[in-house]
Amino acid sequence: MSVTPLYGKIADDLRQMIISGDLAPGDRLPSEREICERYGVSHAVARQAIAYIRQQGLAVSHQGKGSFVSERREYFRNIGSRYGRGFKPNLRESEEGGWTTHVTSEFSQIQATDYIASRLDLSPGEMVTQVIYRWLTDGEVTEKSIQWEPLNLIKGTPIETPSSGDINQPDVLTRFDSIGIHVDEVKEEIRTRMPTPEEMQEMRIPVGVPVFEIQRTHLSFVPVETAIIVLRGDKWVLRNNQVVPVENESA
Amino acid sequence: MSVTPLYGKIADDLRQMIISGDLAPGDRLPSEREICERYGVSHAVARQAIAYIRQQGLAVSHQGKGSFVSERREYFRNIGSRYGRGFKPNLRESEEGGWTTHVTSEFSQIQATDYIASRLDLSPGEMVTQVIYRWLTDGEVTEKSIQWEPLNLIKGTPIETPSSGDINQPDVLTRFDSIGIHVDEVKEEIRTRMPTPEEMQEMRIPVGVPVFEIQRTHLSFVPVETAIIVLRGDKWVLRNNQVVPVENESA
DNA sequence: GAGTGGTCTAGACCACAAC
DNA sequence: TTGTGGTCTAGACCACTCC
Repeated sequence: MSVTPLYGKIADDLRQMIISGDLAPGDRLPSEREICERYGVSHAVARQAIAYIRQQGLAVSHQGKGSFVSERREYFRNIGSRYGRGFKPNLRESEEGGWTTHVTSEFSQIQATDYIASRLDLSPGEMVTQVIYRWLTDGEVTEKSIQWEPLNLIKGTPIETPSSGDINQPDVLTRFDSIGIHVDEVKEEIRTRMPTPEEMQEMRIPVGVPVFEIQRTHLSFVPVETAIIVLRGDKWVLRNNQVVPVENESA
Repeated sequence: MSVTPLYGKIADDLRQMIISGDLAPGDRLPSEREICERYGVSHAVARQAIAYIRQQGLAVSHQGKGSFVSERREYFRNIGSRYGRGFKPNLRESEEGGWTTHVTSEFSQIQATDYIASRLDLSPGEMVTQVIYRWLTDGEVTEKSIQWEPLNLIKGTPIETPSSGDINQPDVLTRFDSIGIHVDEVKEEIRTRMPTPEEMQEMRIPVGVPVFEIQRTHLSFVPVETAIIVLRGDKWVLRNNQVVPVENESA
């Protein structure tokens, strides 16, 4: 054993094949047995080399079939101009990007947990509406979000229940406008992390693929809506385009 | 072997200890030998269980010491209002967040690669300035960026070389203002991915921690600056706060 | 020296996919 | 049936940390 382990050298070879383009996205990597023979190593070492590559997000493995170079689809999601009135959340981006979106939703009314209460500036136990959305992009679940709104704000109004499964559903601002509540601020925090085992299963996320987690709150002086949005990191690109105000004269 | 593998059950136990808070960030996990005895499994299985936990970003391992529950520092970085004149890139956020920043830079002039050329709308081979920044936050490298600018725009001007290592260096807009070029647009694409082995080494990123990759371009009708910014995902939170314009009357 | 994680061997057998 | 990845055993030895 030298400074770099055996599996590291093998992994570097594989990595080089991928980076250089000798192996294109979708191509099959050498099988574990092939690696055993070619390098004269045990099964465990061959597996470890591939595991290392997989962990870097460069490959995925399928039992009975083989390991394959990762493919990365990119859907664009606007951050800057996303929250305006009349903006249909995912439809507009889909139109310009040429992909299809479907959505499913589950609606319920629950008591606010400590976490939800702190996000919405309520007391724990107060009632909130909860909607779980799953967004399918080109047939795959690439986004899951959970949304909460204080029930006392919207109870008995037309927006108490969401327009389920409708890709044309209006944005949050317009929904609240319709009951006389005018959102004046949107706050977002964007994190990245590895998916939980549950998320990996639910969204069929392979090993080595992180997710975006966006925590968003709409406020009309006080919070009126908050959501946690989880996006597959190998599918989505967040785009932030801004026009810079001119200072004095021309540009 | 049943539906869930042995290492999965062990990993679930460990995970539960972490999630529940029985093991706090920084606490030591049971050693591999302890797990072998406690569950009556081989060394490899105990290792696999911990590797699984590590891959989820929940733990880190140190040779000779043990495995420990991950700690997650959070520094906030504004997206929305980041690019204005007079905004000192990291100083202001550092002031409000209570952390310290240092920066090192390497300056050079190189020929544009195909990639750089396409980003800056140049022909491959044209000269560009390249600056590599490394940002240290509370003493750790948490950000690395590479910046390119077309040399023909800035050659012979006071901004040809950057003000190295100065945390107070002005923002891009102000720099270009000073030579009569007025930036009118900023475009950003934000991705998340696993770090490369080189990045893991350079920024001491543990297994199971993804990075943000921000590709940014400043334009004054044509591109005048572009950069790739890599941020440790377990350290940084991107913040996007927006004031919503009122529609008709009050809110 | 004792305890920790890291690497590696040489097997065995299981689960799944394709032919 | 053959080939693929996935799980597991029972060892051995190396590299590092701490006492």
